[in-house]
Amino acid sequence: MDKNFFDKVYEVAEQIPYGRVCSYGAIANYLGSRGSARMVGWAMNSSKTSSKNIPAHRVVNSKGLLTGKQHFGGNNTMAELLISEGIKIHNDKIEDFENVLWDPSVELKEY
DNA sequence: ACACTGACCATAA
DNA sequence: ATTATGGCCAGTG
Repeated sequence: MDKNFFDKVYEVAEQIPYGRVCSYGAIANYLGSRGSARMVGWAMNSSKTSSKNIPAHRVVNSKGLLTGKQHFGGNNTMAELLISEGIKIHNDKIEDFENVLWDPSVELKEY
């Protein structure tokens, strides 16, 4: 289809369920390339200008670390949002990361 | 049209 | 253990 990496990232990000998180690499891997993990973050940056409501705070890096928290407004907004959703954060890092990790390649299996 | 950058990840030295 | 580099795609200068 006419969907590029960007659009796919948006769709996956929107499908992240409540109380769950997703990693850039997981999305990239689901799309078929781990290298495009950088683009996932780029899409999140554009998500602010996007018409969609992208829960970018639910997207973290492979280590469950809130790498993009600085892009949420410069404060720990991202961590507080995740905590508000029931996800436990400690020192900008997700606890039980694997327990709350929502992997599209596992949950969505195929697209 | 070319070069660099960007919220990453994995491997090599 | 840490540092460097390759890889991928799109956007911007």
